Amino acid sequence: MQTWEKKEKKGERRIGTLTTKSGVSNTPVFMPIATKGAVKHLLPEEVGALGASIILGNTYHLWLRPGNELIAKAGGLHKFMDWDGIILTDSGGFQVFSLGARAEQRFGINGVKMTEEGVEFSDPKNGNRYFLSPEISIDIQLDLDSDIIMVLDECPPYPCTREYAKSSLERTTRWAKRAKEHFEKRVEGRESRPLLFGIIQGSVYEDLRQESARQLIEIGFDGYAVGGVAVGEPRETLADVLAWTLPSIPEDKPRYLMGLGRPEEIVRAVEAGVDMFDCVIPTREGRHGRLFVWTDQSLNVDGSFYETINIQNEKHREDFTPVDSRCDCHLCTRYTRAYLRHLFTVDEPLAGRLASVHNLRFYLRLMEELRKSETEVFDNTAKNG
RNA sequence: GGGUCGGUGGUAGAGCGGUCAAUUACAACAGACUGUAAAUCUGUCGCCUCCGGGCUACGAAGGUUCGAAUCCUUCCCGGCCCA
Repeated sequence: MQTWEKKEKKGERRIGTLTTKSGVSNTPVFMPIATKGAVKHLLPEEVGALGASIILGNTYHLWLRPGNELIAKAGGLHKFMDWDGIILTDSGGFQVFSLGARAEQRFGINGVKMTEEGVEFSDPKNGNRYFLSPEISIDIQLDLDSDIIMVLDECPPYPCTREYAKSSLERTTRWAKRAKEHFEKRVEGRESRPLLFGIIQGSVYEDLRQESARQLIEIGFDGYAVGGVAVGEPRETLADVLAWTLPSIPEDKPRYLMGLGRPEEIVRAVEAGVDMFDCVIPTREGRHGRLFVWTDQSLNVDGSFYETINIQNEKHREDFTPVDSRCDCHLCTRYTRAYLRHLFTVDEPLAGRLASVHNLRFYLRLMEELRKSETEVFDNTAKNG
């Protein structure tokens, strides 16, 4: 089944459409994150108005609270949270990594127990033990009525040895196979079915990345994600990992770079042929007072087309200009830096909300630019070097 | 006028003979954040510094002591009570 359709190709950059049961999205696309069923601080209709077509939910978090059965009873996540666009759900694989690492850092023990069958977690909130397997993850995501389902994977930390990366990727493949089989059984006979994506692992090892991609493509998925990136490895390796993995992915399947990234990383990845992105940066950093601002530079891979400001810095105290005069968002068209700084200073919730609106608009507009066929991306690093 | 309690760094408020440039919180200033346990976390926060340390500091001035934010005396200021 063709899930991605080409409109245009510029070098490796792909401009096209992704078709799901809940609608069609233009790509390259940035997907705002709604881990627990809400893009923090924002109404779904606002997220849509900012230009988002797909949002992310998280299997693990929604499973624990409020529970997949409750969401199924509510009529699915779209209806429950009032989002009629596309929903991609992450499998919970990343939580194996992030919660495990956090538990280890805090309590000196890894609160995550992994076996061939699946993975045992502790709920960080109350200590309850849960067991997640590739099959259970699929079942939960089907209950959520997700449009794009991710297989349960293991996201190895960085650094990790070749041996560990190899056995981890092989387990991810075995899990992916089980997930696929279970998924096919579950959706058999349905007239509209969600898409199922596999996740390529292999850490920073070229042959392992290629092997992972090959194995997953052999199983056959509706789309392919590159996972285990931006977990601590040097930033320069991103280009390598993409170069190792993307070429073997069939042209008519979408490619999703999980969890990234900074604007220049997204530009670089789009130039390498990635179609889908998600990242907490715009919303989280917005809530923390960091705002993205366009410069007069055209899009490039070194990041000089934008800068960031910390709105809480004293220099903005009496700055009555907009955060970004080039931006068309609600914050920039109606408020000043001084006002936003004030809101942050006095802990008004509106501060995080306006900052989230602005940063998401920045990211979504970046994608709009990258989708325009006339947009040129300059490589200033090559020019300077 | 008498009695009594108290005056500590931007604020609140610990400390009551040495380990005190002074706990802590807030404020202030800066930084981090990449498939969100994150409206979170970290650092700085008297002055100077060759980052070893040096200097000035707990209302003021004297004093006791090897040593005082801590004890004594006087003064100044504030709260409360009595006249």
